[in-house]
Amino acid sequence: MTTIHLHNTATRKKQVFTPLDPENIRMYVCGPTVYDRAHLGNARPVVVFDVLFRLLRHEFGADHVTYVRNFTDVDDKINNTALERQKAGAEGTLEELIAERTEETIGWYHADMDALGAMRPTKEPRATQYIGAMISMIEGLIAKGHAYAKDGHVLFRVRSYAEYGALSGRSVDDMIAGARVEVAPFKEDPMDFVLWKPSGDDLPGWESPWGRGRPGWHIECSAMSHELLGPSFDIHGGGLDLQFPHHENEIAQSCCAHPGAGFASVWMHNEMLLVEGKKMSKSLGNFFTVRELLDQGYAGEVIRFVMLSTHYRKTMDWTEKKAQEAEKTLWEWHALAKDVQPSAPSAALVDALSDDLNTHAAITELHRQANVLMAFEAGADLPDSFDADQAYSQFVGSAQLVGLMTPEVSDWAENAYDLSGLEMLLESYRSQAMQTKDFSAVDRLKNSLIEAGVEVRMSKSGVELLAGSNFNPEKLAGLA
RNA sequence: GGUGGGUUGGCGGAGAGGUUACGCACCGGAUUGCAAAUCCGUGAAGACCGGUUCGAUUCCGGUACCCACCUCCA
Repeated sequence: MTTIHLHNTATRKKQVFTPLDPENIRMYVCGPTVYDRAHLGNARPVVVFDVLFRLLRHEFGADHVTYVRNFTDVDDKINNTALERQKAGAEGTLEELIAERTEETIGWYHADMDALGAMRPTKEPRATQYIGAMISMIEGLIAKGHAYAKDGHVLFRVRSYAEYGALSGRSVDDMIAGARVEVAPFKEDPMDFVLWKPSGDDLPGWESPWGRGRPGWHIECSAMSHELLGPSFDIHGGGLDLQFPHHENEIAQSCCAHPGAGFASVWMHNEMLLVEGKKMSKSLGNFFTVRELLDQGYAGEVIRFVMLSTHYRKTMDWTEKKAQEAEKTLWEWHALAKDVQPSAPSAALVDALSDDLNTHAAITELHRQANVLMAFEAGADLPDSFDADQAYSQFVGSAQLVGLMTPEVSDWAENAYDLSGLEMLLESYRSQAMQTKDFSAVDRLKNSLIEAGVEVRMSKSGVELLAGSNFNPEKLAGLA
């Protein structure tokens, strides 16, 4: 078995991954707040941890990995959307409108992430399904002196947890000195954060020992990870922006509620994303959702390829140029390995991923394999040991380990348009022209095909037509 | 102010203290009716200043610039 190394944010080191229980690897990744379409930045952790999920399944067996990714469906942004709809005259109670909004958003999320070839996690809990677990966790924290109730709020007492700040490398005093913390009258200390807050009649709420209210943002992940994975598990992931305060607060809550359990062994954070060198923002006009990209004609597989071409701990720049290069590469690979059944991935590819998810090295390895196949097709001299069938199937199997060239994402490139009629026509024109030396008809047809985005390959062995990535079937009308 | 990250050839983007990264683009050649595709090959790098070393783009220190987080955010 390959040794997997992962970079642990908590120790700032790359470490050998040793499962707590090889029979059941457990991973928790912070999922989306379901108030709107997922934007491109939301997609990065999905793709990153999907690759990790696939690697772990490959190494430990598909039935021995549990991947939990939550939906945050308690949130003021959702409430606001529902309130706006109600004001605009939408039918139904606020609770119903909220449920409607979260349902539709979850549906979008699934559709968009499916398009990127991301496997569904083993479990996708929703915060609203675990309110009871959150309440009992909060009660436990109060009982141990780690939290206190005041004015309908419950707050976590940051000073009661000596390790607070260890994950993000901050000290409580430094942060207070930064003076960018909200000082609320019900807080003992400015850094204390909300576990529970009161809800007015116009907001969703649940009955609790502290009155009708709703949970703070951080407690849900502590409660759900505990319910579904236990007090200690292997990997906790998310975007780097969650490192503080979200994950810091999760650690404080979970470790105080379950002392000695250890909580997550490895913390992994993906870096943020830029668009054409700039932070994605609505004001710059470079903000877009995954759906918008898909609708513009970028295949989900292309988006995935671009994501994988940068290591997850580096800032990724989404550019039009990269997307086009990715599309071209994938198009060639699909043409190369059409209808090939996958076999086991190459050791080099598994090694690349095992080195802290070096997806870029994995792509380099795929290029290497593709180049061998192209050389083979061109009739190059290859070692006697070369086994073509094996090479093709290993290529596809390798690509599939990173979620490329799977049946789920291959439609865009493999929806074959039947060009065989035109192929035969061009072939006959050409063989005539070989006799007459008049190539005008051949050139006319060839240029029309190129104009329509078809790649024309003519060689001694015959004519081959391949639809290119800019193929436009409408332009073929009348050619045959 | 605090914390963390980055700066590699035309572009993207890795690894490794000493031997070609890789992809795309470019250039030369083969091939082709002309092309395309393919094959062969050339060129091109490591922000700046010091230090360690026989040798550093790779380790250490400093400078400059860029970025992110510290507030909802993947």
